[in-house]
Amino acid sequence: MNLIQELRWRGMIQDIMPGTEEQLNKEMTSAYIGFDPTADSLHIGSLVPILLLVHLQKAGHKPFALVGGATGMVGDPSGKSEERNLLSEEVLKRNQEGVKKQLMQYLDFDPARPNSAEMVNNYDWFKDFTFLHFIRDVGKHITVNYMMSKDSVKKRLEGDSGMSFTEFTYQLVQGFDFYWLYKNKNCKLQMGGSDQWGNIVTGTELIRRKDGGEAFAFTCPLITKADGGKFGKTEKGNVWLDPQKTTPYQFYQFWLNASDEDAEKWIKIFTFLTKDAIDILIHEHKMNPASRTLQKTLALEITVFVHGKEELEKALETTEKLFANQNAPAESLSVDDLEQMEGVIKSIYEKNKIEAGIDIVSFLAETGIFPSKGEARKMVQGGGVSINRKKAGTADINIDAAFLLHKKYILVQKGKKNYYLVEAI
RNA sequence: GGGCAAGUAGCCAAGUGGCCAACGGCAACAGACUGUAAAUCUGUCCUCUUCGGAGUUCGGUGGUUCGAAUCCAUCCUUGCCCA
Repeated sequence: MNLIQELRWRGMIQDIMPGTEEQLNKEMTSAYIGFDPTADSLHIGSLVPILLLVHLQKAGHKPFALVGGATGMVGDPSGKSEERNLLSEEVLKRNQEGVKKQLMQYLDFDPARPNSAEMVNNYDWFKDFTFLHFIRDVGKHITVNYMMSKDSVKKRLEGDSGMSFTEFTYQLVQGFDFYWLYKNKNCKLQMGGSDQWGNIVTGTELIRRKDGGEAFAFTCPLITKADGGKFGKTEKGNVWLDPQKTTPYQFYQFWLNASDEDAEKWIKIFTFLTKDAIDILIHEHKMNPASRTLQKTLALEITVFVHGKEELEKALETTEKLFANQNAPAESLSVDDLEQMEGVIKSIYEKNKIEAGIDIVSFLAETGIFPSKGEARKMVQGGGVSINRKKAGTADINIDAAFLLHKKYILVQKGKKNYYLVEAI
């Protein structure tokens, strides 16, 4: 199976330019994907492009990861209904560093390999590119008519919020990236999310018009959820790749909670398991959906890929303790069990206040588990809070020393899945 | 510079003097059912609250009025048309 066939059955190809497959079969091809430094960490949405690069490298081609130091300053209008706010230069700089560090861990940068990965930053070639040179060398080759026919632009022109010249120019800036890489790194292929198609095509067009060169492209579909919700969001917001922002446990849980339908799609995209292996898993899962084979495998594979084996072990352990024996009383958990739970949010509380007794609502608010007493009360009354695995049905429960596990901990659940460990000091 | 239209909660979107913390939808969170799914049903969803209420909102400011998201003035922002 060649690279394109492989990616096709995985459902990772949306649009593809004619000739791309032939080019990849012909020779080792350099290809790139751009990552915009809109935050100081990548989130799981960026995982798909990363995986594309990994697949590419596995197939013997040379991947380039481009950090959009320059494009990040402009703002990509694709998929945005409104003009975006510009990020300050310090923020961008910090983000670039963060993104760069993360990309480093997923690709093989060993220069001994003929197809070692490379990291580039488009800020490097844009910082000294003057406006005049830009409009002469780049702008001259692309007509405004062409630019306006792009979906990202058309939507904004038809909509009622307009579009600034800055964002309008974005596709040229990104297009020039491709040209630059083509010229200087012999890069002939660009990949990206399907929302990038327009921008990518501007690049191939620029290469053709400026140099008469031929360049290729394909995009992957944007990841969606079967229920129409946004992919990669949880109560706490984005699911990040940075373990400081999303702990490996939370990360693991995110994948474990995938619906059957999504899991079947995602396991192809987010793991490197072979077609045969996946077919078997899907079959097994259908025989016995309750065992959640697909979700478990998916979560396991992807957590190892992103955080490593060791972190996965910890995540599994915590999961085991918290969910395997849901009915086991909290008292059965050892001190070690409690202390080593990773991904459980910990907070501290004054011991003497507990010993004196305190109403549950104040307790929940003061430990920071809920932002206010009002919210804590509502959630308790709605049956959404458990203390030491026992549902707190009314707001008049009094927390006292009897609630302390091992004389120092209280395990609080907000909903079924959000655990908090309060330590009394 | 001139004319027209618009700006309401995270988003979409009603409301056009009192019954407005503001219809409805989406998203989000929780409960029931389940498989730590999905679908469905229920509740919450501006802030705080001793759950009785209290406080701050409808682009900004100033005004009219007993009373304004709603009327007037002015400014800002956006779109469309003309120059």
